[in-house]
Amino acid sequence: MARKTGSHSDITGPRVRAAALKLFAAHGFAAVSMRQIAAEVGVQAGALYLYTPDKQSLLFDLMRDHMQAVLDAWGAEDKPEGPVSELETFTRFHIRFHLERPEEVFVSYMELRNLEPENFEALGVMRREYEQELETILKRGQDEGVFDVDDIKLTTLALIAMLNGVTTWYKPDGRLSLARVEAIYSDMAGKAVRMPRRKERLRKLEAQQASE
Amino acid sequence: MARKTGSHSDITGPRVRAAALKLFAAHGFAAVSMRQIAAEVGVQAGALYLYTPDKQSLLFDLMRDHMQAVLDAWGAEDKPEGPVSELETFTRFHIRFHLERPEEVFVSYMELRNLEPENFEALGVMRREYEQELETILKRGQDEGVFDVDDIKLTTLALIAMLNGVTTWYKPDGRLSLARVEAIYSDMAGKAVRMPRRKERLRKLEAQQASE
DNA sequence: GGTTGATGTGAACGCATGTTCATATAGGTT
DNA sequence: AACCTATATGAACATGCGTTCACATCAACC
Repeated sequence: MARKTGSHSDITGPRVRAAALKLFAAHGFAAVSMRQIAAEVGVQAGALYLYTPDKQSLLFDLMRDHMQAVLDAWGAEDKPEGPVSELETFTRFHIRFHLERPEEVFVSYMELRNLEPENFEALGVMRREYEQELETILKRGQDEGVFDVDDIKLTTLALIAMLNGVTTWYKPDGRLSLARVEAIYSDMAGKAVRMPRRKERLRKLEAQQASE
Repeated sequence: MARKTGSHSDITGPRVRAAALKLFAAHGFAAVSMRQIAAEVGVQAGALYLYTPDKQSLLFDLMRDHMQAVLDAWGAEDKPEGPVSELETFTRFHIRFHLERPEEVFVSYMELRNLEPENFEALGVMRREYEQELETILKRGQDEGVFDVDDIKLTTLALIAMLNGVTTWYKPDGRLSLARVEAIYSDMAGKAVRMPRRKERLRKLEAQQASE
């Protein structure tokens, strides 16, 4: 049943997380105090401890929930057939998802060093799981001869860094629409790894000769 | 003349900056105290104020000196002719220069939000100046028809983000040599913006017809 | 309608922060 | 040998930190 006061746990809880996210993104974890977060919520600092055991957990929960959301959303995405389409789907998904959550992304990539070792490790596992998705796509494309990638791990990291960079400058009301940004990044990523047609023809020729 | 104690300004000064850089890179500006920096130097906290007016200046000076070093080094670089070679020179320069100064780079890109507005602005000017160098190369390539870039500003930022990403994972004693990393990134950047040969032929044909 | 338990206050805890300053030291200069 | 000054100390300042806790408040339940 709904209460007016005395039972705001279900309201205040999310508000605490929202305030923490906003402030961490704006000023950094270490630069934000519990009292600032409390003020943003409209509550005294002590009340925060009804919703989090400590400041560190507040940060870790935000980051873990975000990474889990990324993984879940990618899992739920429709995957087309073929590495080229898969790569396009991945890059478009990544851009779209990240632009819709700029603060979560910012915090997740900036505050890693403020995590306690145990939490850092847990998040690293999740991040590598996500990177693995892209790596698998690149590997498949390489095997099928449609991608020309020198080093798959390096390329994975380079592409993700490029895609993540979008959050540092994109403004929803800016010059470019989300759809346009999505298309441009997706196109660049595709071109960066795709096998040039010349080289492709050469490869096919070699493969043909080898099988004769 | 050399003193044993009493006159270490020329030694302690650089050591203070080195300690600050190391600690800021490892834990973040806000998370590092003046006492920690002093301890790293082997001095009491008060002594730091013989070398910097305050903590903020310590950060800003590091970042400004780094950006100035980038600009100077790029200015001194031999520039080949033609956008394709220029782009390769730029990407290789960027990777090499940044991998040789991982801590400066890390601090310069992570601590922007801890700068006071005035310092933030000053650094923004320098960063845009550097980005302008790449933007000019892309623009020239676009005009000459050897690059196929949808949006020059966006592409500039995307490429720089990709190149900067290298500092987050590269380890000098790792699997890949600096030269190899340089080559791979440079290659990816080139492919991401280069005009496909098919499209190039088509363009030339159109241009020819238009001039008849 | 009195009791209970969830929700929040506000003061207090010990400790760390950035910065200042009177004081000490030990070199270089005369 | 006496003085000067650059260099460093270490204590002190006011302020803020994360966290705890005795206490208040008030909706929900018996």
